Amino acid sequence: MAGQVAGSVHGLTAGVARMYKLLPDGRRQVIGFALPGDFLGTVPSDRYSFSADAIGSVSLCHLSREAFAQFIEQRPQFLIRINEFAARELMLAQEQMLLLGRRTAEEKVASFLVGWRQRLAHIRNGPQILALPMSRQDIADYLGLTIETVSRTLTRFERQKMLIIVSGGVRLLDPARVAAVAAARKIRRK
Amino acid sequence: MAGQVAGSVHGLTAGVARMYKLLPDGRRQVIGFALPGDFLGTVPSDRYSFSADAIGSVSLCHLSREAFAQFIEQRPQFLIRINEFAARELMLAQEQMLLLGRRTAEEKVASFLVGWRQRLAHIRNGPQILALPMSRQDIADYLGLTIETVSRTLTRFERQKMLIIVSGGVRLLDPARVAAVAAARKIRRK
DNA sequence: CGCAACATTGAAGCAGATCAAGGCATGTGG
DNA sequence: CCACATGCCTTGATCTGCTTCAATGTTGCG
Repeated sequence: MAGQVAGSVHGLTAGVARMYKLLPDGRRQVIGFALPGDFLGTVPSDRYSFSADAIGSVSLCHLSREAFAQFIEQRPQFLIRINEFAARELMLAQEQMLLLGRRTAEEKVASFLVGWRQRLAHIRNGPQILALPMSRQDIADYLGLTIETVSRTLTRFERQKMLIIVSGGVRLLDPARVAAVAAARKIRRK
Repeated sequence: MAGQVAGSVHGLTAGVARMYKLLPDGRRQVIGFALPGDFLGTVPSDRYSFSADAIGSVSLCHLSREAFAQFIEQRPQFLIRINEFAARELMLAQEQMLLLGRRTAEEKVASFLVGWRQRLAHIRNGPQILALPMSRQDIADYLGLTIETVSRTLTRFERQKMLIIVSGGVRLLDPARVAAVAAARKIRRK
């Protein structure tokens, strides 16, 4: 799967996907990562577009715009579920705006690790290994950073014994301290 | 009006409001500006919080969580309207993520002017004056910049004859060129 | 007027970007 | 099995766009 998502509804049933937007000159912003149970292109809407593609292999179920409208008509209470999902997406998007606009690189990476762990916890919780199926470039484009800054920040966390970088992810040694960095309580002047 | 927005629904009927999130150390991210017809706290949801307050004077209509639930039950088709509004908000939020994460200061300010003009156009279109009822600090916190950068960028646009800074807003001399800067087509090395 | 809040402007500093090499796997074909 | 690509990832050096710091200007109002 790859390409534009609009005018129809997709539900992700397995795997991980990234959603992103591009600027004409190629700069990319990853809007979010989708996990099983998530919808892509939440509600059909014209002149609204982002792209999505798979990280590894995924499976999805697809509903055309018409089929979706029909489905809604038959089960109006399902709209409430969709609505709750949209509200959660909006909440996540607003948190992400705060992250992109006002957090430092360290806080961004730490917040990402905490947030990703929380999302995976709902699915299934490995021992202390946090799987990161997306590339460093994906993480950078999600956090509004460069790949080098993400890499450097992770190695700094490793040197500080907060985690160990392993193939395909990260082993969290001190989740509490990662969360503390994400929370950003240290006072900044002014 | 000021303070947390959660567990109930507000509809703005007049004036302008800003919605924002704060970090514990005081850094602020303005999430959006609300105009008449917009909802604040779109869908009631727990552990979801941002703040909002008025820019100038506003009037709103307020619905408690219970009243809202009851209202929805009586008119299910109204949920579709709410849903469309949520989808538009989500679209705007994703555009804003792209802006915050990947655009330069110049592109951010130009995009803001274009976007704000579009939103006001729906309401009513003044001659060529674009009213900016919010402060420079609000604009900076919306764009993930500092007040100084916003000010300098506007002055640069003024020197380039794209606009004139007037009290309470800006007079657009060359909207097309502002839009061109916002679109960011110039090729960046790589 | 005189103060208070907001805005502009300039100079200096720095966090993160850019540029530039290497690692380190996995693959592949000789 | 080894030479040698190829695609990430890491690491270091340098650069720069935006922030920070510090005045100064402007506006509105009691």
